[in-house]
Amino acid sequence: MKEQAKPHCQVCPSRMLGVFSTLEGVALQEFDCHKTNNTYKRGQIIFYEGNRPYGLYCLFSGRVKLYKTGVDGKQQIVRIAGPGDLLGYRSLFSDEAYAASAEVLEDASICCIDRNAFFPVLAKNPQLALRIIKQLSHELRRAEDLATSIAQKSVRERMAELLLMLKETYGKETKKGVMLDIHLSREELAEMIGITQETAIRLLSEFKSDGMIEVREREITILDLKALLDTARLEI
Amino acid sequence: MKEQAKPHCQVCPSRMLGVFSTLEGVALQEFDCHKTNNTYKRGQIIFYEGNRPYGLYCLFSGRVKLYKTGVDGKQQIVRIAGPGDLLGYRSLFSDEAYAASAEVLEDASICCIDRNAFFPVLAKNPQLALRIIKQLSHELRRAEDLATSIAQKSVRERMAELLLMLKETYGKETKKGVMLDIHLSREELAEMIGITQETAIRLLSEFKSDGMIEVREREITILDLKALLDTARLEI
DNA sequence: AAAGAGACCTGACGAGAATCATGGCCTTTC
DNA sequence: GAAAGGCCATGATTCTCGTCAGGTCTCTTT
Repeated sequence: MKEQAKPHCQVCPSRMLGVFSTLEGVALQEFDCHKTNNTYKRGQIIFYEGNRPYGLYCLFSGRVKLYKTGVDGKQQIVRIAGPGDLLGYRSLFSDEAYAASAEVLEDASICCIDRNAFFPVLAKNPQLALRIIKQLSHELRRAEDLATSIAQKSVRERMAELLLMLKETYGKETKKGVMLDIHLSREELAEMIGITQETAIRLLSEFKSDGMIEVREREITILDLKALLDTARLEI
Repeated sequence: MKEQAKPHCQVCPSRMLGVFSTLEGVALQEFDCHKTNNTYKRGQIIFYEGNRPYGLYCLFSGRVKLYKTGVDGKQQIVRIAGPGDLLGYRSLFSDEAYAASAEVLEDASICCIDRNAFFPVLAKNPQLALRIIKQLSHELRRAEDLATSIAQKSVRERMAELLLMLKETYGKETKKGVMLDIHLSREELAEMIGITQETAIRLLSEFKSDGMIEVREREITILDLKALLDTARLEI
């Protein structure tokens, strides 16, 4: 973690990607005056489950995984955040300890806005509140879908579903197919859908020999989208 | 479903239990003018997954389960709503189809506020928005906990956890122990934690012969709280 | 009274996925 | 340059839990 010159919210390109996109002048200056900015390297922890929030993290660049730790130390990834996303806002609202830990997946630059600066801005911007509500609704839906999926589907179906979900956010069209522009370890993939690392490896091998995907190191390319959709048994 | 005389929001005792507790005069009159009230019997469906929302359901009395249906028809209960709770607000905010179906567990009286009446009130009440945000944050946390629990814990642990969770909301102290004042079928219990009806029955029998609970029909009483906590391996 | 439906219960069986174990490869470290 | 550690891969083994099948009991219907 290294503190550095703060970028200005007013001209922040990442801001347009998140819930702060509609904010203007005064509010942004307020943020600028009460924030710090740090850079983090892969593997660094931003906060731990159980800690108390003292500010709002706003991701400028990089990627971060949020995960819960079970009783036996097993991790469950609940979300992957990218530029423009907020971290830890839920705990801030409900004034509870963090329900998940945040770890950097790809080197990141993150602002931390003081909680005392944030709430007044929220109170004066009904549009912002609505955007946050919308965002939360979306995440809630995703979380419930995940629970249902883990409860009802086989590991094979879940892995196919996961690749398709990653495609939505990180898919890049290439000549061969859609490349997933995010580099997760086999274990991290496993932790997103509640399976073991070994099973994840076996499934990727199966998918590969079935010709559905191509795997090079941690780069996965979807070759046969239709087959993958069938495997996932997604109803859309 | 039977339409009847509308109760007034102003004097609604259930209102104080939910997110509308801080609303006053004008807003409540606005709701009164643009709502309908219906009574439903156990088993009736209020809305189906996939339907489009045209209003906001506000539970006056009774209980409702919200569930998702998997590809093979298996149900996953994601929430149980009681007096003061809102139904279908997430879909309203994100302007999507309902992500779950709502079915009445115990005879209910439910108001439906027109969506066009609701949004202006929300825009004028930052406090209301904050309450909704808080509520959503709480539900999101619950959903992620559920996913983690299903992914990592054994069926036995999950069942113990479920009983403890039901205790939080529906527990009533009695001479013997804490009685769960909600009557769910074995199948419904199973659907809350992603197990089969048979397994749920077996687990309840086990818990009973272990002396942790007493079961009479659908009424469950927790006799040995400590043992149940151990079984759930909850870290609190 | 018979018949049917629905909730609850129990036993046998087996598939699916976790667990355990081992080895290879690559990078880092001293 | 050897040792150590992390990630990936694969085989062997174990065991949890779902599936199937049958049975009782109660309540409703005819």
